[in-house]
Amino acid sequence: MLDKTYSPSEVEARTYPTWEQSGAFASNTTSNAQPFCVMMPPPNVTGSLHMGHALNMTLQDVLTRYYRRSGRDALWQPGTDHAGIATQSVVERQLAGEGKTRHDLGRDGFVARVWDWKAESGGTITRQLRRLGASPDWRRERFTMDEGLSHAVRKVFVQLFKQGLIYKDKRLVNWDPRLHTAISDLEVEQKETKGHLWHLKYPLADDPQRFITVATTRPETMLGDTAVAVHPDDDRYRDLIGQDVLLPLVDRRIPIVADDYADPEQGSGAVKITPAHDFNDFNVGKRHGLPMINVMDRDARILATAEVVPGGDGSEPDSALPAAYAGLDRYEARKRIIADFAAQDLLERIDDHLHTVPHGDRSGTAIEPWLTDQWYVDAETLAQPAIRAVEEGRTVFVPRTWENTYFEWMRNIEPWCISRQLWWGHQIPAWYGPDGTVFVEQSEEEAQAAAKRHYGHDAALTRDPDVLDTWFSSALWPFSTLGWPDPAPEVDRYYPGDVLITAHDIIFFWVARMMMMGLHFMGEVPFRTVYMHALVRDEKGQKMSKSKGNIIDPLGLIDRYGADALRMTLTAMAAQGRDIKLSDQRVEGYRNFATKLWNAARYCQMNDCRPVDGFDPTACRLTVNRWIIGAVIDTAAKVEQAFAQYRFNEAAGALYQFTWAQFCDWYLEFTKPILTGSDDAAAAETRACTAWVLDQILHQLNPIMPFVTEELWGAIGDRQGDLLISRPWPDYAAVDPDRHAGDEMEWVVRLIGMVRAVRAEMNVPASARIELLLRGASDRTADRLSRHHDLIVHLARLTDARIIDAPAPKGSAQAVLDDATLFLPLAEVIDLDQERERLEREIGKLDGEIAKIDKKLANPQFVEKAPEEVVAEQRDRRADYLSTREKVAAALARVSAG
RNA sequence: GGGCGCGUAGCUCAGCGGGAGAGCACUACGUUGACAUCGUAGGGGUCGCUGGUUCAAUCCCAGCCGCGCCCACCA
Repeated sequence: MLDKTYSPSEVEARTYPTWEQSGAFASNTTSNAQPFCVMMPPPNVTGSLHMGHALNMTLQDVLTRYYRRSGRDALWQPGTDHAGIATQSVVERQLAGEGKTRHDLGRDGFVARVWDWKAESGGTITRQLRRLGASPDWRRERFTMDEGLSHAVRKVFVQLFKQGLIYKDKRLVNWDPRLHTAISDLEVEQKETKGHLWHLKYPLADDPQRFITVATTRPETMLGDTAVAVHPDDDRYRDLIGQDVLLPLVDRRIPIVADDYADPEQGSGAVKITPAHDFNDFNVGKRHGLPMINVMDRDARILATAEVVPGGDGSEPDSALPAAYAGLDRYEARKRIIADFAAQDLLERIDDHLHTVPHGDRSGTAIEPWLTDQWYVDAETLAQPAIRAVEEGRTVFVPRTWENTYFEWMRNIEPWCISRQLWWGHQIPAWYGPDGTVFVEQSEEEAQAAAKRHYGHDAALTRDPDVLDTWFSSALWPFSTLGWPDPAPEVDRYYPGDVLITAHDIIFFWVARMMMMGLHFMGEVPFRTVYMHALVRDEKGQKMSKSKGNIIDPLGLIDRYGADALRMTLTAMAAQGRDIKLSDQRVEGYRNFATKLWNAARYCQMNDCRPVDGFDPTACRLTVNRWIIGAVIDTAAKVEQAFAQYRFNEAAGALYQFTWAQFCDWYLEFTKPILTGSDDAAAAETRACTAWVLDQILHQLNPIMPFVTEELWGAIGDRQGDLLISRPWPDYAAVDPDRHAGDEMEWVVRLIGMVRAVRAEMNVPASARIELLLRGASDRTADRLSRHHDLIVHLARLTDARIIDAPAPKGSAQAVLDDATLFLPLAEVIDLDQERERLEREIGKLDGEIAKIDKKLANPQFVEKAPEEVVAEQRDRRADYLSTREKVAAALARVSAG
């Protein structure tokens, strides 16, 4: 016998290993079944499960379990990501705690230390995924720094390099002065910052009494100015174009150039140009052949001697910088430089200024546009086929609107900076000869061979110290995990995948790049569908973050309410197009649902409703059974369609509604009198049917709530060692829902509802048994009443329910149901005024409905133009309302007469 | 500046051309042998505003107001 309540933790701990050991999660390369492949977005190997993962993984698991049971050879490919910056930062923080830096350990020592950390904490997230009930093919688990995947990374890098799609370039990058690495545009966050606009006066070189004023938010970069730009049509400055100013503090002559970039509306209309420290200025500098003067080191401190790149005309400014600022942090230097301008009376004024400042998303530090050599991917070239693939519908986004976001970014894509000045990651397979010649090969041996061919003799090579952006290896995930570039049957079988399930915040980081790499290397899109789910927020709609302290821990929810409750909550809330605001209360509600299901099963067990082998739903005779069987089939259709359309919330809603509001609230109550009644055949049929329906609920709910359904399925019947997880998805094709049974039971529901409502309104105690009389009933109604007499009496708490011809006793409460008028004789308790009021309210409602329909029908345009069936439907409804109204009015007349 | 999305019951949200829905919260009653993590009944909404299309608009279109997110830029 089942316990009185469900204990999720005990069941979950016991069930998961059973599934895993049974091989239920395994894909099967040799199967004849049609494959179904989902690539798990690899979480950070040293990370832990947050709510976003919980949603993402739940949806993938639901689909995987559903398709696997529907006969597909499902591969849900799991794995973890090395997450370069994030993981390296964690270990560096640990070292800092020991008073060390990574440089104390050296590269090899540090990388070994990170591997240790991975070994120590690397299992956390996969353990947590198991607690959630995730069912990927763990045998195939991969890590982005596995040898196989690293091989794929090297192969891709070398090939792209040899195709000219990867190149090295000296240009401005987003430099993170704290992490000491370049980061990509996507890793930069714009933060609104209160700052100042400093108006600096630059004297003309040949007329020191005249000044040109420039406005800047970053005065410290003036040390690297190589021009002042004005708009060519700006009359204020037209005569100055071509002249020089003498840059204060450094006494450098720099030209005044005409460039459209200068906006006459902004500041003074003249703008300082610092090509080595500003992206816009960099472009201006290129256009005018200006030299570039880098004045900062990797910590964003001012250099003593600038790094100078000569201008297009070969001009090479003096690299010496004022000693006063050497070694100062950029903000300290700013203060000093402003002070020095002020001291020389060259500071015109200071305005308060609200502007956005780029920050590194990992370090939170203001990034510095910095001139360095980095590796780039020619993203524009790779993007073209990826754009076409979505245009042509070879990959479809769900919801579709995300395609706009994808196109927008892809059509304006910038070169992708892929080198990082880190140690943890895939080291770039590039070696340099003594003269700086680069050899890009998959191994050092190959590089040496290439060098020998190049130089004609062996040469000492040094490897490029940089590693690749983590997303470079993630981009290969859909095929590198399948064994590519080695020959592997999995590549042919599971690529392209069916659906990628992910959150919209990584369309650019990941989805777009998988599309580019997949198309380039595999010649085909990596997945047919991209389902973008919402972000999970807290109950106030705020993004969850550590600093806000509003993180809801999915493991905590699993501990308190069970994995199924959390899964059901997330599935039920995964409506397309809106973020999810999660609260404990929601999860509690679905925990209650699990309890409800548990108790329904317990009831079945107590009443000996056991699954009957070979039970044939079409052979059921009882209307109540035929009704619930039809409802099972309707529910399955809704669930199947919902999954096919990625409408997870609809699948969850249909199952919730059916289980609670149909099966528990009505069917189990309806059948109680049958089970205890004298008709043994009816009881036997009902027991079998009840067990069958419960079985169907367990089947259909299983992908969403796998633990409790597995447990109950095993407890309710003799399963001979089978597990529900591996049972085929039920097929109801042979069963036709009986619509008559549906209509009839719906009538019974309405009848009981009416009696209950009248009883409640008339304050009839639940313990009081009263009689129900029906007058004016048609044959069909009389028939229905007689067929369901017992359950009506039982559920409406009556002594009897019968048809009468004679007038009903005075002092009856009355109600109208279709053709019949219901009488509840309540002579003792009835309050005539209250009853009159109740009936008048009812008439008022009916009059309102009738008036609305009359208005429509009175409109000749409606009758003419609306489809016939709509007009007919309105006429039917009117007739029904009118007939009910007449009967209620008669009832009211009786009360008033009485 | 460009793009996307959202304003429906107190709260959180489904629905999206012809009868306003759910869960939670609230009110009243209730332990009738599955379930109080429950049952029964009930109250509560000019579906943001203004126009337009249509026989018909919560639903489609436009504008406006409010809110959120993304991208770009701001000397």
